Amino acid sequence: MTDFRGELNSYTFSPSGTAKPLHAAWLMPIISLPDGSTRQFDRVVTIAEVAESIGPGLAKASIAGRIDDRLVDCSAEIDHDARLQIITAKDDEGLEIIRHSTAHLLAQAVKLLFPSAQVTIGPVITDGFYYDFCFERAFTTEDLKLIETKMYELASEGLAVRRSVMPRDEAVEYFREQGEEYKARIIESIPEGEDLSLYNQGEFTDLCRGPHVPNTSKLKAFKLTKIAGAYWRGDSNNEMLQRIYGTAWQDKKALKAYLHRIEEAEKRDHRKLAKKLDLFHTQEEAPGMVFWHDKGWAIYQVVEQYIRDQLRTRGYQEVKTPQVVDKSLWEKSGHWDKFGDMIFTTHSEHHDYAIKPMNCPCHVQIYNQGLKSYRELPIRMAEFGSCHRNEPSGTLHGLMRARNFTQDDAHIFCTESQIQEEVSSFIDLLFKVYRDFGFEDILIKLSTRPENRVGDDSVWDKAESALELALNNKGLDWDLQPGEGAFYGPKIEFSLKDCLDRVWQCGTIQVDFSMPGRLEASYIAEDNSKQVPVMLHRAILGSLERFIGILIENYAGIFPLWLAPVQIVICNITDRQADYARDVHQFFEKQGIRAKIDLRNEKIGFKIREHAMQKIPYLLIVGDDEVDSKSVSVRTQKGENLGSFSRDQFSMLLVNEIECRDQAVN
RNA sequence: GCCCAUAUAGCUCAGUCGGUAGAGCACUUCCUUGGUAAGGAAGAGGUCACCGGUUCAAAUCCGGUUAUGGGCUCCA
Repeated sequence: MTDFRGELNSYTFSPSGTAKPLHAAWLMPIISLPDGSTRQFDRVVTIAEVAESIGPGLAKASIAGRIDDRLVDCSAEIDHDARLQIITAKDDEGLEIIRHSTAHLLAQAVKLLFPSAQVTIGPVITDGFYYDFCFERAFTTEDLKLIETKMYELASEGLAVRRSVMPRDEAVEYFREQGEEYKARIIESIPEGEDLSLYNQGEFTDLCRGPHVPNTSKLKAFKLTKIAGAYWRGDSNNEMLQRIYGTAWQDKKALKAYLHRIEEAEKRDHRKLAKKLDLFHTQEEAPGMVFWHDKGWAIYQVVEQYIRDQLRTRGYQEVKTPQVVDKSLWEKSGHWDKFGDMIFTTHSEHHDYAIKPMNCPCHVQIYNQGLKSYRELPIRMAEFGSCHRNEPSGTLHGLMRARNFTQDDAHIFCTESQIQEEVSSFIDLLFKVYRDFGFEDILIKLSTRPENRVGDDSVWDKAESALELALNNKGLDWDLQPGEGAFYGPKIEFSLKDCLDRVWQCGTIQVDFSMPGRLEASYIAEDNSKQVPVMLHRAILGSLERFIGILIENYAGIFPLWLAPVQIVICNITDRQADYARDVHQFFEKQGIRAKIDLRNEKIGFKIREHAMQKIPYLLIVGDDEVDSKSVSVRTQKGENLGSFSRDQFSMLLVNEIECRDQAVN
């Protein structure tokens, strides 16, 4: 918020210049400022003039204004009693406007350098903006540098940014004459008869709702970051445009800080850390599939066992189903129709098989063995189910999007009346698990009925409200995604962010009215009638691969003790302590600690450096002193020297620290 | 799948104008037995992703393929 210290008096202000008197004195607008003070003028004034009346510093800093609840340009006139806030670069809205105006600056520079390029849209995004262009050849990184230089040139020229209004049809004509076919098409999609605002700076005019900075000199710190393809109107049937991304900030210092933050974040990339820490690799012969190395697999197993422990005490049964299942089952479930081209297949004798892309139909097969009574419901059937999906090549992304992944999958067969309770306890479990793994920032979305769907609306009503109620009862923040549900039922999605704040869906719970019926699942109800159960698909982690990917980035490879693939390394100082070191190593291995031993003929400083870089939580150093006193000297990953402990003492400390997480489990 | 970029030793990366390859770390051997983030010496290691083309000559130029990275679209 802009600070108006010491400007508390109300008074009438009449600046010299182009006065535009009001028709009647009693119409002189009273302007209330955020600090509670008011000002009154004897004519219609612009926001810039109000800012000037408050002080030259504010006038210089002003980017835009907010009249009542409407964001407007500095040139906007105030012709009624209004609340006014002057927006500067320090306000969030100010920064957004700077980014939006920088997008226009980008378009202006591109048009100057490449007149045949057509402009389309250029919105603000997190930390910056982009602008989509249609151009006959691909922009290069050299072009990007040229464009950026031109942008700084235009900014330093201090071009006034002027708003004007034009009727819709005239605007279509105007842009068509300029050869801006895309702009004309955008305007054509706006309802007829509306007036549109245009913004002009120098030779460049763009259609835009605004507001914008008053002058290009306000744009001081920006950088073009990357070029990418993007479909016109986000539709893959349309032609591909070229999108230029950029970042913009209030000053050079903030820009530099941002670039540094990104650089640091990139170091946490799970694919980079996997190489450094020897966790897993992928190779050309198996794109989208993971070769887990022993350290990565150790993490995987801890995560899997942790989930297994959680489910065991919550009424789940764990099962295992086949990897290769006859195609007919997938046709029956409806998946073949919808996802056939993404299913790996194989053939043997007279069978066409699918490598299973999901576990649900298999779980229904287990459910279908034997008659089920309503008394048995809910049945919660869990599997660490390895699935294969032939994901499009361009979508693969390390562990985050793989072609072979393992779901911590479970299906809850229940009655309609049990949905809400099951959803509620699932959400509790999910939050408990995410907290144990150190996640706080969890995005929740509720996706409701799509146009194409199965099931009566009354059933959808019930299912959607069950999900919504479960979320609201816990006071959770969530976003509604109308129409985004699956054809078989509504769902809740839980997403986490990676090191670059990209969002990945992890947990989910989905109501399914379709599959149990399709696959002939039933139970005998209280009145002895045969009923079809509701099926809840649910996963906490989603895919173990994806979750571990995010886990690696979230911890930057520095795992808490319970997750660390190697928990301690025992290092001797000279050969004399080799036998004792082996004793110590065996001792801790027997305690169930993931321990390694380093007996190499290297200086202790060298060993410490290596294991510190490998993010080992504790290094146990043994020299002659420790041999004599039957102890170990302990150093933490952060470099803190904890001093000497007996083996038993330190073992207890380790077990306590590991159990610290386990206690939270129950 | 689409757009753009990239692919050189186990890893991280140099390689100018086209003249068949370099560094650091890691590895092997030797010396060193050193108390909390790199001790020293020597050696070995590459069909420059793959296939084809241009050229007297290709890591380098051109075309294709594959994979990876960044986006877009998609994601049961």
